[in-house]
Amino acid sequence: MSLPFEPVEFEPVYRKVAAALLERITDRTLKSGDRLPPELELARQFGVNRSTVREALRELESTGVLRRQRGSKLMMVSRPERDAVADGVSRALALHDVSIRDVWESLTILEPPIAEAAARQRRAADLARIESTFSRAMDRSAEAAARQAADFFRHVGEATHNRVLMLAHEPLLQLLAPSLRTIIDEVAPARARIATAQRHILRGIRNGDPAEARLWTGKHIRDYRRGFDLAGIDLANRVEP
Amino acid sequence: MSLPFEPVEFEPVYRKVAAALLERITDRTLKSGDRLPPELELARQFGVNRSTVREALRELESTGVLRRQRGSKLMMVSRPERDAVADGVSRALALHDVSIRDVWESLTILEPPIAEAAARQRRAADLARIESTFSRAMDRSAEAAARQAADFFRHVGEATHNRVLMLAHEPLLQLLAPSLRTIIDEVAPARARIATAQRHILRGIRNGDPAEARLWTGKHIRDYRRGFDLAGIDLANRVEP
DNA sequence: ATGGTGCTATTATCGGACAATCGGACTATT
DNA sequence: AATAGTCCGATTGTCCGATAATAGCACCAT
Repeated sequence: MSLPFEPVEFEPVYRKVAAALLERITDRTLKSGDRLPPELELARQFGVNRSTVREALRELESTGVLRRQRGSKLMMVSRPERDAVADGVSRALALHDVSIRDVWESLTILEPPIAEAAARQRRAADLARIESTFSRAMDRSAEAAARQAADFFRHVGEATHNRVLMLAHEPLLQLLAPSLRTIIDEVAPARARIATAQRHILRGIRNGDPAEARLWTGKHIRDYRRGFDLAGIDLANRVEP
Repeated sequence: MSLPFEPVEFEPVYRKVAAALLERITDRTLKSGDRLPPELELARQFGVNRSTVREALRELESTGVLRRQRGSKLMMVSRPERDAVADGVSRALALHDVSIRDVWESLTILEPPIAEAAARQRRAADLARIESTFSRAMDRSAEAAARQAADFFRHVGEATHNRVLMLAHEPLLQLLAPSLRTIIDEVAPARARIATAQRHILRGIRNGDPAEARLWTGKHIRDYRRGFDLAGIDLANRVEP
């Protein structure tokens, strides 16, 4: 026998308030940069207690649509920043026991087309950004080198001028960072190989040569795969948050 | 002149409490399914007021690491569900004025390799799920047909058994849904063309033929592009949340 | 313009209160 | 034995009121 009745739904007031505010934000009645009315005023308008309003605000704050400048008490409407969103995605993936292989496989899929798009769409400012990252010393700590490698990908992504792509691959970079760091630490030739690949990718992008950018990015990612083996990292390990 | 000092950081207590709880969740001290101590107990342990604890809980609740069964008051630790995470990503992208072209371009990049991976990784249960979606009537309302089309992609994604990929393309499906619905509504042959493409993709996956799955998925996505034109949808329009 | 000075509005946090209701135990009914 | 009725304590949702700290702002004096 099937279930003839839907479960009766009850929504606490704080969530209704949050939903109402979010509605105004997504429909642009409240625009990014606007300051939110004071809590007491909101409480009056919604006809609820200030505590209830505050719970709703916390909810919106953590999704990134509300924010306050550092050391300010004014609550501003805002757009969720890439980092914040990506953090949430990374955390979710980590909690779901995603493996390093899963992440690497996704990079395999995403990164070459991104580089290709970057080579097509790049503008002067993008090139400058990538180049400044590229020229950053790789001979620093493994920590710094890993950050450099991630930034390189990040800036290539930015050169596509496609926010969907940028946001989609940001969590991958975050989740791969720890193992990347290990590889650079453990595998002697890693830095040099990374630098070489980056040079070719950068050339492809600079010259507006999508095929080259894609090709070398593919090699680069496949090279990481060898790095995992050489560094003794088990691809079945789950990523860390 | 550069900035010689970092801004001194102040974190409200409710965020510290949230961070402390999140820490315990990510390090698996609190495992998914565990019930959270009562608010008063938490307040005692943290040495703060219950209201403060509640604000922290709202934050964690909205990120999906805390949840309550429908109609239950027990707060359980949980892993963020795909839908919830994807909602957040979609909202963020929408607020950033992402265009339909951006989303479509990302689909172009993601979907073919996903179908390819699905053809390689699929198991019996995956096939059954895709097939059941496929056989769902396309001749219903545009609404239902659009949902069917999205579900098809979704289930193909699930057949990859790679949660990163599943999560990455979920927001694309969400954001494309409205325009997809318009296409099906406005362009007469859309349903038939979608059905044809799905049939070929399904065959590729069923036969474990990655090349075929990839090929037809590529065609399929490119076909959508024509659909936008025929339906009079401007690719520069921003997606709706 | 720049730097003080002081008021007010607003937030962060607290304490306590009360109604609703969920979980569970215990009992009665068939 | 399984189901339905009854009851109680624990817990949450929401409210009220209060206080300290301080950001925002206006006003004033250089």
